[in-house]
Amino acid sequence: MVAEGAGTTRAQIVDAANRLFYVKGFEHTSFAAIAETVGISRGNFYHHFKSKDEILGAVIEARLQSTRAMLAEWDRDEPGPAERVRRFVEIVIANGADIQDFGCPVGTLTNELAKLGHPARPQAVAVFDLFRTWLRAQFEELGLAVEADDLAMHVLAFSQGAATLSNAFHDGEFVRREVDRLHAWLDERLAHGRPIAGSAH
Amino acid sequence: MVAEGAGTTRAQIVDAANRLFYVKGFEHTSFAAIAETVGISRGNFYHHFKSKDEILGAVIEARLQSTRAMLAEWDRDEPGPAERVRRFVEIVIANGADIQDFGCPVGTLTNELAKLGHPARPQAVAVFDLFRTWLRAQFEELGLAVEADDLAMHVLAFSQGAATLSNAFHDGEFVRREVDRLHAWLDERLAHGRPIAGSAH
DNA sequence: GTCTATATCGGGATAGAC
DNA sequence: GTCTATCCCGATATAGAC
Repeated sequence: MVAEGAGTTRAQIVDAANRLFYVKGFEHTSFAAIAETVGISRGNFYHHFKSKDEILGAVIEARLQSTRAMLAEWDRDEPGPAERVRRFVEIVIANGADIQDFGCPVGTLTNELAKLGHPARPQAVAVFDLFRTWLRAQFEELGLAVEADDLAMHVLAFSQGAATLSNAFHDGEFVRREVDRLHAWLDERLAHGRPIAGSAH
Repeated sequence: MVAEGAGTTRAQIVDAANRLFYVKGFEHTSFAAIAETVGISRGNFYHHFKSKDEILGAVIEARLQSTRAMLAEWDRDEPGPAERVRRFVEIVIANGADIQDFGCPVGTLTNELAKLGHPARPQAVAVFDLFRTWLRAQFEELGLAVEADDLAMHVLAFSQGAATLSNAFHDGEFVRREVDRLHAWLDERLAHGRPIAGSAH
């Protein structure tokens, strides 16, 4: 596979489809809509992709890439695992506007593909796995090895619950409260995980 | 509006559509699929409904009705508000198989209609409101008036997070752990809400 | 109230000129 | 590599016989 510039037609198609699949859903997104966004004709698609499913595959691949890049950035920028987990938790605030309008891109695509019985569903779940594995690694680094995966899944579940209700009720304050609640839960968890000598909990 | 028996063609259409909208999604469900399930011809639809959107409206109405009935049943069967909330929490276990395969019917429909820009979205959200209001009432009865709505939303968020990840990972043990975690959280909350004289927390 | 036949439209996909 | 023109199909929806 050859690296490609962001300006290539293929990359533009993937970018536009990525956004549209999120905003309107995979099935509801037509070639016409993608073509209009990119500014090309419908026929031109098939020079770059054999089918709509192939575009979906490229979109998921792009999401995997950008997710890996984001997690690597967090690894670099944040001083420790606790800060990294909190950075993840805050994502539902940082992307608050989109989440209110369209939900979580990972959760909603995964569910749509499940209902469609689409063969690309496992690929979509792999994005979840990226977060899960990364979160687990943070908890392991925090000395919570035995329960690390359980804690990772709990944090993921928080993000999905917050996203779904944010989308349903369009309530930003609710999201803030849930985020704060999870931060407090983390405080509690990390206090137990790293017992300080003389702490009187 | 006249009451109708469960055996009428109209009721059969609503039943079949209700299930199919859940299993395959609203947009992906064709009249042909509903017709095949019910055992009627496609043309016969339009004697009972003017459009697919009208079927959707009837399906949501049916869900509102059945939800109200379920909550009323819980009100009757469970001895107190704490038990009622726990009954709700256990729903992700009771409906575990369907949730693994298709997610939460309320959350997934709400999100799909949001992405479609469908005018029936507020109606779908009304199902969420039913649960929210009912949960809030339970917490109020437990003497947690000021935070009742916040707690209700947290319990709802739990259910959505558990459902989304159950669907993504097909992991029943994860759901069980999340349910147990929420039960423990409730224990904590209710202990604080109803301080027992001499309790040594 | 249910059926068959059909209209109409938009979707994905193909052929071939430039 | 991009375009126009077109095919094909499945979808909603309608018309009208029974």
